[in-house]
Amino acid sequence: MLTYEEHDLLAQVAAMYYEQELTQNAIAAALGLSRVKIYRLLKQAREEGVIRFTIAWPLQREAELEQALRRAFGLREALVLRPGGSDVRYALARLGQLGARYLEQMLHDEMMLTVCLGRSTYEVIHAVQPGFADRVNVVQAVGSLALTSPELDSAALTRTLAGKLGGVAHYLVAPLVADSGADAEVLRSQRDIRRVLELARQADVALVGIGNLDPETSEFVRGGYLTADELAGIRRAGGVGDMAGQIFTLNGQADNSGFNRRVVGLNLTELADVDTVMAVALGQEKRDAVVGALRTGVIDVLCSDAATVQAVLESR
Amino acid sequence: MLTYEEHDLLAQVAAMYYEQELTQNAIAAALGLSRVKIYRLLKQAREEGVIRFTIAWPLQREAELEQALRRAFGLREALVLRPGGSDVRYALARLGQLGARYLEQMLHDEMMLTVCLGRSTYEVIHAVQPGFADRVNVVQAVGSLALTSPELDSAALTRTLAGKLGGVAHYLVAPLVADSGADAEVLRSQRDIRRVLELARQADVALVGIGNLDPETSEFVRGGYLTADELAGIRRAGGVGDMAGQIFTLNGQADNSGFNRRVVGLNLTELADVDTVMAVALGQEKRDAVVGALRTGVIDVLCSDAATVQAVLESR
DNA sequence: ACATCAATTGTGAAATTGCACATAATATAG
DNA sequence: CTATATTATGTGCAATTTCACAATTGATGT
Repeated sequence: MLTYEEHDLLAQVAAMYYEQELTQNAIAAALGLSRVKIYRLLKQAREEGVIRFTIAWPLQREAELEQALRRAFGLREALVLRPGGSDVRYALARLGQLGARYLEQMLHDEMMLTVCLGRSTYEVIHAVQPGFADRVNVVQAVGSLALTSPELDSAALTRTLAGKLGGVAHYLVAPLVADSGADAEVLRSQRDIRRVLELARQADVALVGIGNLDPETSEFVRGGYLTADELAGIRRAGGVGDMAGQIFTLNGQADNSGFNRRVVGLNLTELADVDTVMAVALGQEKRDAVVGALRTGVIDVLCSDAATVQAVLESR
Repeated sequence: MLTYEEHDLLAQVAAMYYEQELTQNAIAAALGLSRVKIYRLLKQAREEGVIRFTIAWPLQREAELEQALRRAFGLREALVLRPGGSDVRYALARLGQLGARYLEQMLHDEMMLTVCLGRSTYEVIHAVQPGFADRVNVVQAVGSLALTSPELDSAALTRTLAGKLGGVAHYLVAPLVADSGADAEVLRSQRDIRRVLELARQADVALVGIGNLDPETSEFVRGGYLTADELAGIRRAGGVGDMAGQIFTLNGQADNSGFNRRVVGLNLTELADVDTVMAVALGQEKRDAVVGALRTGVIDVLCSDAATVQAVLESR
């Protein structure tokens, strides 16, 4: 952690370098420090986030696709990002920014948000700008998962978002997937977990990602919560995707293999009761997952890009 | 103006350079462009504001001084910045950031702000982050002045702030100081000016700076609106500072030399009627001006730094 | 007091960037 | 169609930045 004086120095050096565009030599001379020292302070300022780079992506939207999507699935709102020339990596960052702008519009003091896990959710949360609204609290909607990228887990996202919005983080201290439905029941009945789930149910806004059950990349399989065979079975039985760890079919029915009962978190019915459920998803490979997710009736606002939405609309 | 594709490219290059920390050569290779081209795109991205540098100054506040100040002058809120080691230039930037954070908290959709002129106001406005609230409109509270730095004029500030907040800018198309009180009356009676002043009176928040009547730097003298002798006379008669072009004494009484009547803009009484008047001032040389300003009873929220506030509290 | 380790600071050379100038491409007027 | 201006692109070199490594400082235990 930085002391006040360290923080102040880092900020000053960063201002001189990035805002005033002085050279490191000039800054060193002005402050009576060596040039290398300035280099190191700048490096530290970047690492500590004292200086942040904000990129204004062009966030044009596709009004016709948005309307078509709203009508096709009875959505309250659709946000469809116009494609950019940039590669997928940036498409997600841009989508996150678009989602964040929308989310920010909804924020007001003393609000309660609930978040799940995943890359898309991560991007939205990272694009949210702190500031205006006050004491926006965040509840973890689902248990934790030891992911390949730990910063994508729901607990990490809850912490990040609550920190940005100056609110309290409520953690759901449980694994995302219990060994059996009965075990999950036991977990859910614990005082602390029950309390947090109750808070999550009362949230004003839920932020969810949509996963497709790709056997290659599934974190459920990778983490040993499901065998490849079990996943294949679920897919044969019609499972096409998941939201908040809850698997559903192309028709938007909850999967009945028993997996969903092993998940500690809001189920689809509870999620549907949340005032505003905002889902974020990107990629044509998620077409069926997105269609199924939309048909569950859980989603109020979908945030996606033109290619994905086109695929979704054409698949019916 | 940038096209969508240009903007997208600038954003992508900026992301690769500043976020991913790739070299210009690596970016050039990845995008099939020359290195100089990347250099120029980066330059353009900075100029166009596609990439912005945000510095997180340490914004600790002095709670005791704040409380003392609130009590001494019956303020609704006081924001007192803890001093940093950096020079005055950055002190103002930091103060601006502190003021901006407070201002942002107050924003809500369809709000109406009104702004005056000056360096402090400029810094606050430049630190405001766009985003959350929508259609926040901005009215110019006082006429324009040909300042040494044109970007500090009330019209420029009105434009900048309205642009950031996605609202409409209402310009007061008049000089700040008319040649006589009668002339000012004529200006104020013009349809367009009357309309804008009426809007300004109804603003939810007014942002004002506090000027001291320093004969060396006074923009009134420099611009020829007052002779050095007239200013000296006003000072002998007790004038210690101005807000929104309105001069007041150490006791907080409006100056009665006739200058105030020549100003086209909200007067002190009208300003006092605005719901929240936020004043920003920095520098011990402004001590008497700040004391007088506080005693006018116009100010609801004062934003300043520890050294200035200490001087103010000790001067009584 | 001295050895040992960690953290900080400085040196110099390689990598990267900035920019003046040259050149090519494109637009505009006659 | 040519002449001319305007704009965009590339080259080469100087300035700047980065970073590995060396030197120094400082803390800690013996």
